[in-house]
Amino acid sequence: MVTALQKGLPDLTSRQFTLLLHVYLKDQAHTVRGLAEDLNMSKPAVTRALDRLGKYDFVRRKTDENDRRSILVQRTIKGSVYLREFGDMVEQYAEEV
Amino acid sequence: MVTALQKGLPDLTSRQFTLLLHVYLKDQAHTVRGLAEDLNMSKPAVTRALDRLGKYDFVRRKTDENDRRSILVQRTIKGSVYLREFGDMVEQYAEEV
DNA sequence: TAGCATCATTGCGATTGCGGAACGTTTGGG
DNA sequence: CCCAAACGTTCCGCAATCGCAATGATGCTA
Repeated sequence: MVTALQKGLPDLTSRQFTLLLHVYLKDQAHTVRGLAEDLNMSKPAVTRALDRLGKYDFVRRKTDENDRRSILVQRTIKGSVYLREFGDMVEQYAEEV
Repeated sequence: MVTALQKGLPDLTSRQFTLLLHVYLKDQAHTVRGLAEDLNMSKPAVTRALDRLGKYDFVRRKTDENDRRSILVQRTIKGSVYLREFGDMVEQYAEEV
């Protein structure tokens, strides 16, 4: 995380980061409601986390055409890159200590 | 982090968690000033992070007797347990996905 | 098609964290 | 014996987040 800050990568809150990880690791359809339940947080918190993550283009919203009340959270290239970089930094730090 | 939240473990901010990890992984004397430099954050942020971590008894302050202006951040049993639990949860989640 | 349930979002007030500056304490040099 | 420097903390204003409640949009059913 230190290195992430120093590199100018966005410093996400725990919940935002958790959400990001969950979307990229769990291979399933992700809605606001579902994420709120899975991650044990309120729906508004999910909505705002998606706003924040969307600003960096780490995830994208797409309305579910089968049920236009819901949205589907989609992965992006930039999100993958961010997590990849993050993983590399963790690995490097792990070797350092 | 998900599991941590569900288990009622404190949800620390990125900086707080980073600080905790740094104190437990880097084997050296830790002062406020030193942590602020190492972790690239302001001194007030370090002070407040120590307040928060201290509330849970994850770290403790101890005035440096060689230089009473400084404090030394010390590890605790509860901090070790927390990190251990956290590590186990990460491992378990890793297997799950 | 009318009405209720469900979904995501948005106000709102309260809480929390942040950085910069000011403060009190302690140290060490002149 | 001062006084400047260094240390950690506190004060202050700002920005971001949170949960709850209300809102708008969509789906479902009788």
